[in-house]
Amino acid sequence: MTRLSKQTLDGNVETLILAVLESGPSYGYAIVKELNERAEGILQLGEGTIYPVLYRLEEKKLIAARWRLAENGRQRKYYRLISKGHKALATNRRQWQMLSAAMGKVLGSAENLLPQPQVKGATI
Amino acid sequence: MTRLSKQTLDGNVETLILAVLESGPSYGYAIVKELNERAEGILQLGEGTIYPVLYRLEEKKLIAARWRLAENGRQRKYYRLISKGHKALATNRRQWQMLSAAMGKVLGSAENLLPQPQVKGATI
DNA sequence: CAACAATACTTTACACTGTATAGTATACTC
DNA sequence: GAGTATACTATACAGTGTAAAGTATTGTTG
Repeated sequence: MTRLSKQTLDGNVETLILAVLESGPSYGYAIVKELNERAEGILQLGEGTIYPVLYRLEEKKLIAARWRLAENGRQRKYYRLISKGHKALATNRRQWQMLSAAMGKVLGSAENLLPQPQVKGATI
Repeated sequence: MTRLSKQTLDGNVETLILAVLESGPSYGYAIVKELNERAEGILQLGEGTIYPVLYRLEEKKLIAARWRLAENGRQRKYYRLISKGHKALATNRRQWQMLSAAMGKVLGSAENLLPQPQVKGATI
């Protein structure tokens, strides 16, 4: 099973994280697990991927963090969506729909794409 | 009408170009026009976007270029898909389907994403 | 109880890709 | 003959996913 390449995924990991946080606060390690589980066989994100993205989302004020002692006695850094993050998620969803539409239109059918019809067997 | 941001588009412009070239050779200026037309209101690529991408595709041996005198007397640089490019396009299509699936699973429904149920009103 | 795996976060650095910008030159149109 | 559309070149930048190496703590297993 081929994995999703960086280029394909580019720009979407942030959105995926925001989407996970939409349903409630969570922490880095759990977010990775969650994403990999929900899209099993497709997504295989590592921790090295998620943490730097979380930091950037925090810098951009889309999410906020708070340390908290979990039931099992460990310290976890919980992230939650804040107002700017909600807006960003909404925007990103719209952008995703637009991209889907565009990709569908171009990738979908592949006839009549050229202004000038090609001469059969012509060496160009 | 909001435009597609770089982040959303990231990794897909190459695929879009390959898809256009799939139906026959074309040149930079025409490819831009074609893409913007086919996804009108969504894509608004500039020439500054397309040319550097074409150069990179050429470096990566996915496409090949040949200068050619057009009917109107102008010199145009025609690009065509070569074998490595066909394979890349096939791969990218598959990647796109995978991404669609993954985004759908995560963005689509937003319940039960958390391992631990949230306490109502809890300040985390 | 020692050893190992799983959990959990930090920091740094890199490569890839879209894109803006500025520049050059030719054909077409009014 | 002036302006617009066509057409390509070259450079440089910023954002984003991701690998890598490191530090601790908790749980498990022999």
